[in-house]
Amino acid sequence: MSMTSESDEMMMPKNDIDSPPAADDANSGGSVGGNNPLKKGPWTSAEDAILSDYVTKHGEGNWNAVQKHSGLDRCGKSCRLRWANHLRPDLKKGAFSPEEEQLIIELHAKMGNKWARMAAELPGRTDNEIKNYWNTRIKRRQRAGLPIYPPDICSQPLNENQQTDDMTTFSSGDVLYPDFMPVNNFKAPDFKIFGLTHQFYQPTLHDIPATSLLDIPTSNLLAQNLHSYPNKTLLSNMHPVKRLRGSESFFPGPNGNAIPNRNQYSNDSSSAQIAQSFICSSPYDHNYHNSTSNQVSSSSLFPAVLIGNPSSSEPGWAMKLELPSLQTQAGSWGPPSSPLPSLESVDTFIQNLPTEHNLSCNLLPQNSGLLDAVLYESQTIKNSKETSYASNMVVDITDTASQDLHETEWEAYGRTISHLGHSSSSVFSEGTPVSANSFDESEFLEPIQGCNVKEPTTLHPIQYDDKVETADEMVFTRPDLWLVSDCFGPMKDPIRDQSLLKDIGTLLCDDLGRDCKKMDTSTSSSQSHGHDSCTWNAMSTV
DNA sequence: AAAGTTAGCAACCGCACTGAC
DNA sequence: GGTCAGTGCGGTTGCTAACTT
Repeated sequence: MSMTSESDEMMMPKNDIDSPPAADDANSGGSVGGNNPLKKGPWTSAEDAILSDYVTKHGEGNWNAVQKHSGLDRCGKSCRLRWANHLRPDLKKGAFSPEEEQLIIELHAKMGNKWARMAAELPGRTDNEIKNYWNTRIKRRQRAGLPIYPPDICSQPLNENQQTDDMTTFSSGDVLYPDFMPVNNFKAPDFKIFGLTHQFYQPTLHDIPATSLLDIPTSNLLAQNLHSYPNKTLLSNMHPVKRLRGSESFFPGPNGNAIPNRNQYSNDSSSAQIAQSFICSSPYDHNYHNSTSNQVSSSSLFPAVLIGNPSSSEPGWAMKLELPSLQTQAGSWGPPSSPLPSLESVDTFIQNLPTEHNLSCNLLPQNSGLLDAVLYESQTIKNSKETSYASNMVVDITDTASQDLHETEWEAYGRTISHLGHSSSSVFSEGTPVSANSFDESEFLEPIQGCNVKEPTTLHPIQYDDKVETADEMVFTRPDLWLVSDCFGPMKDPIRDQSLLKDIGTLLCDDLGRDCKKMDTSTSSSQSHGHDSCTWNAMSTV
C-alpha cells in the first residue's frame, strides 16, 4: 500500500484546504496564521518537490520561513514533518527488516515510548514510523493474545550504560514507565517511587499498606510492575492466579529472599478473597512473624500483585503487560528465573545510588519538594549528634505496654505538629478528596488499627539484611514509621528517632494531602478504581 | 462481483518543553 | 521574564488496500 506523493498527484481531499486560497497568497509572504490559508492533507509530489528544493538550498530549520518563502501553503510544522518523515534523503523506505523490528522491541523495552530516541538508533527511520509500527504491533499482538515483548527481550540484561541512562532518566519522570502512564487513574511515576523505595531501603514489601495497593487496578500493577520483570512475558500469558502458582519465587521477603508462593493461592479462591486476605492481614499481622519460610502471611507478599483480577484476561490486560518501565532496571536485576531482584542485585543497585540528597532531588520525580525538606531535615538532625532533641516525648519503646502506646500514638498521629509547623490532622479531612471510592480516613485507619490490635505480645525477631532486628528495634506498627526505620537504619536513639519519625510521617502526610488537593482538581472524574491515585501516589512515595 | 469491514499508514492536532533572543 | 521557533510526543483522523461477507 502506498500513500506516497507519487500517487496523490491528483489527490485533493475534501479537507485538503482549510479555506479557499487566494490566487496569489502563496507568494504574498504572509505570516502564518494570517490571511494565507494553509493546506492540509496529503502532500502532492509538486509540494514535495518545492519543499525538497527549498531545504536543499537553504537547509533545515526555520520552517516557518519555508512556508513564507517557498510558496508552499503549508505551515512550518507540516513542512518539517513532511521533510523529516518522507523527504529526507537518508530515509529508508519500506517495511522494517527483522533486525530493525528486533531493535525496536529492544529499544522500546529500554526507552518506552521515546520514539525520537528510538529513531536515532534506527538510521533512516522516523519516530512517526516507529510509533506507527509499534502501535500496530501492539494491536496485532494484543489480538493474538501474545505478549508484546518476547521472552528473550525481557530477560536480556541491560548493560551498564543503560543502567546509567535509566538512572538519569529516572528523574525525568517520563522514561521509565511510559506505558503505564495514567491508566485507570494510576500514575506511573508513583510506581517509580515505589520501585525506588524498594531500592532505597531493603525491600520490605510489607511497608506498603494493603489498602493503598488494593486501590490499584490489578492489571496495572501486574502489568506495570511485575511484568516488567524479566520473565514477565511468560507470566503475561498466564492467568493471574496461575502466575502465582507458577512463580515459585515471586516476591522478595523481608530480607530480600524470595518468598515462595503460598499454596493457598494455588486454589481457585476468588480474587476478592485474596484481596480480603490482604486487607485483613497487614504487615502488622503477627502471622507474618510466625510465618515459616514456606508459609508466609499474605501481608508480606506484594499485595496488589496477588490480587489478580481474573477478568484481567481482557485485551486490556495484555495491553498493559508491555511495560518497559521497571524492566529497565529489573532487567539488570537478575536472571529470568528470579523475577524480582535478588538481594545482592538490590544491594548493588543501592550502592550505585547517588547520595541521599541526590536521591531526593533526582529520583523522586513527583516530589513536591517537601520530601526533600524532610530528608534534609532528618539528615541534619541525624548528623547533629550533640544536639539535644527538641522533643521531650519520652517513650520507652520496649515497654511491654507498647501496644497501647502504638494505638495512642496512632490516634495522636493526626494531631502531631511537625518541626516545620505542619499539622497532619488535616491530612485526611482536608487534603484527601472524599468520595465513595476515595481513600478516606476511616478506610485507611481501620485496617491498620485492626491489625495493630493483632500486634503480637511477643515480638519475634525479624531477619533484616545481615542482622536481626529485635523487637525493641521494630516496635512501630505504623507503616510510615516502619518504612523510615528501614530507610534510616535501626534506631539508636529511640527517643530522638521516634520524634524524627513522627515528623517525617507528619510531613509526608502533609505532602500527601497537598498532592491530593492538586489531584483532586485534575482527577476528580477518575476515581472509579477504589482509592484515588493520589493515595497511591503518596503512599508509594512513603 | 459488490458492499461492508478491518488493518495499516500518513498526516495532523494539541500540548508541553527547550533554547535562543 | 516574555516571546518565538523548533522539537517531541500522544492521540486522532482520514485514506487506501486487503479482507470478509
